[in-house]
Amino acid sequence: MNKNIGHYKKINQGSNILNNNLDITRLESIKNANSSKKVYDSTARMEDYLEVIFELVQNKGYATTVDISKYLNVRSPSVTKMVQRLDENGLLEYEKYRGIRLTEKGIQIAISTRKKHELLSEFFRLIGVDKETADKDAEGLEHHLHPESIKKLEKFVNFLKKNQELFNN
Amino acid sequence: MNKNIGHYKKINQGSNILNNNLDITRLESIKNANSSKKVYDSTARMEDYLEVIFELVQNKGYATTVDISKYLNVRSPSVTKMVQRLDENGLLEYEKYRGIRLTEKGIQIAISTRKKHELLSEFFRLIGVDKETADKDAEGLEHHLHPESIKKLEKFVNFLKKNQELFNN
DNA sequence: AAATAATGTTAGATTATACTAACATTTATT
DNA sequence: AATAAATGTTAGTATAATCTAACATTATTT
Repeated sequence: MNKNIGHYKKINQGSNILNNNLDITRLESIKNANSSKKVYDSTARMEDYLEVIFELVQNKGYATTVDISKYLNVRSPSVTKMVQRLDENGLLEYEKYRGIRLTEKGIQIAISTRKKHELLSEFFRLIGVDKETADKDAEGLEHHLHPESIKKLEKFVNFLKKNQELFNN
Repeated sequence: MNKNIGHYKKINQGSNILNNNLDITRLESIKNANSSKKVYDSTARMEDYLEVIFELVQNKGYATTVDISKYLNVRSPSVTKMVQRLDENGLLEYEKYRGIRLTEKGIQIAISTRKKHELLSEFFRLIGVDKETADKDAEGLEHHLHPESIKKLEKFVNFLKKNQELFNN
């Protein structure tokens, strides 16, 4: 027994317990935010792949394993693995050694992801963030937006574009 | 061989290859966003735990396994495991069956995470997103913001608060 | 068309996070 | 103080995503 620490609940670090009416609003917010979501939001990464595949198809007409791996900065076996999973999920059709074709569902997800990306990136640029950072952040955020937030952000970005003189960073 | 698909590169889905000067700006953005190797101090999930632990310590003076698990919506063994990892990373001090104490480094990460959360949540509320959704999205986004974006968003939110009449959603 | 290069896939390992079941310790109740 | 309840931990399993090494297929060069 480490006498320096003592009884469990006595490991007391913060403001005192004197304050009995706890302000747990923040904790409740966190709880609420964590209550429904799965931590392994496997769709986030799938969306990344779909987005890149879609862009490649747009640009070159097809998406190869090597190209996908290049733009996502992963190795080719990772691409093969994910592509097989996307196929199992009906987001694309995969034929070994031959190629892939996005399904309608896959295309919809890709487009929606791209739209979020563009929206976020545009917003950050509007408030003065440099393009590179804006893009990087947009990439990180695009999977975590509620439809309502997207709608509101769209409206807001539209407003902002028309009134850029209001806020000069 | 599936004759329906044919030669690899002929799986051609998008706009034609005719367009030789490819617009790969979007792809380059994605590539850039994914290129920086992840040299992280703490993962997103670690930050979640630190945030909850910090809040609990603030409110009750200590953070128990059960409470942490409750607010993060995970089971207690997951908490124990993560707490041990946070200890290994020097973000808190853990003593089996006795309790935990955040280190200075852990506190800094928790505070910074909380600030981002508050900032994002406030922003979403300012543009008309309801509190619950704002919180949920903030929780998802808070780990993915570049310091520059935070700074700019702070400035912007301050401006917005002082000029709420400008944008009425 | 044979040899070489490029590309794609499989197998097996690794890390992060989570879970359940079983067990250990601490706290509360009688 | 003995028992029961609550809390905390370990062990073992699962999934998502990644990697390297080895192998397979397709494309290019000679």
